[in-house]
Amino acid sequence: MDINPEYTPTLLGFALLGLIHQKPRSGYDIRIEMDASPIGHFSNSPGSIYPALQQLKKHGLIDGRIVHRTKLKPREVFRLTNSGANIVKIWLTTSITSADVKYRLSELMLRFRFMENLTEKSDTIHFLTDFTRLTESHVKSLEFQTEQNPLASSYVRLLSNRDIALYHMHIEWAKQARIEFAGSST
Amino acid sequence: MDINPEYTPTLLGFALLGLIHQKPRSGYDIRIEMDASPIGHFSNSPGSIYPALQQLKKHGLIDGRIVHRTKLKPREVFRLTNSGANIVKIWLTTSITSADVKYRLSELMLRFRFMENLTEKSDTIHFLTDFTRLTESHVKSLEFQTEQNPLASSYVRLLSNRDIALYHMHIEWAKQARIEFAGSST
DNA sequence: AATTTCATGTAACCAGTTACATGATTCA
DNA sequence: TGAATCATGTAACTGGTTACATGAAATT
Repeated sequence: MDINPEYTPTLLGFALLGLIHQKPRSGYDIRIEMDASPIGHFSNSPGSIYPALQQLKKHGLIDGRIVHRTKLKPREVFRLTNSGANIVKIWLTTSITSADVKYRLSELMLRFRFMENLTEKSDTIHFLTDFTRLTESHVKSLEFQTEQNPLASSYVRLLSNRDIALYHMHIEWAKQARIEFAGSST
Repeated sequence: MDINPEYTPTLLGFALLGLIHQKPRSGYDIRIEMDASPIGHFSNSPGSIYPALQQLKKHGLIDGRIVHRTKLKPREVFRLTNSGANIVKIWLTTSITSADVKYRLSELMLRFRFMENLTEKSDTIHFLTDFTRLTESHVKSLEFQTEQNPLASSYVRLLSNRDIALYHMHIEWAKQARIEFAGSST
């Protein structure tokens, strides 16, 4: 059982917690789901999913109940425990940092995906607001660096342009998303 | 020595080969360089760089000569072997695939960075042309999927928008880059 | 004398993947 | 009967990181 409050799941672990948060699922359900709409760049192979689920179970973040349906092999359907639900909520609502924007964009997008299941929509708006602010500040520092030292190689300069364009795109995206959320009710 | 023609370096390995291709470097030089301008998301820690260099050396892609400078600890400066230079050239000039565009964008950007050191500039133009074509085709299939099934959740739809915008940005970037290369001489 | 810089390396670990293995049930 | 589907799992490996360790020379 080992309900260790120190344990932090991996990114794949969080993805699985997020899916189980949406609704209880078996490993097989998750594989099917990830096959239909891939999550990040994670593999949906059994060797990937089942050990990760065992890990989460071992640390008491999910528990499984064996379901013997009329036919077929029994399935183990997982749902979040209290501490699992807690850790997901913390993951989704923790303030984002400039390091997240710089190095962990894909994790931020994963978080966004599962914020759907939070009760407070204001959390999403907060996330988008912070994300916009931090990304704007980051892109400014990139542009400053670029104009500061006139880079020797055109290849490096072009890659730097691409990086800057990437973040500009995310700023536009987040602004648009925030407008949609601010506009809608609920 | 083990000059195994079957061996394919890892992505970090290719990054190191690319740097050494630019000019002979020691592990320490590489760490300093990666500290100044990070490559991908690779760590510049010694435990990251030195074992990777040993691996490349073991497979005969680089060789090191110990340089005793006037003072300080002797350095091992690496340069590409013939087979190392070969493998870099193949890596940089191999036709890109739709899977590269879909799953390995960061590798493509890494390749682009080191194409600077290829003698033929037409290789770069070829790369950019292919990249544009494949990305356009990919983004079209994404857009088709999106309009095909009207996605339930606004969160998933927004993430899908972000994905599409990401690829559009790359198309614009590549077009602009190609114009610059086509316009310049040499 | 003490700290910083140059320079290289090892050991332990972690996340994740591939390939393999199992077995029951349903469908052709 | 044989193939496809449902369903779960293990073993071995790979790539990469962190943390630790070493040591000499240069600088303060």
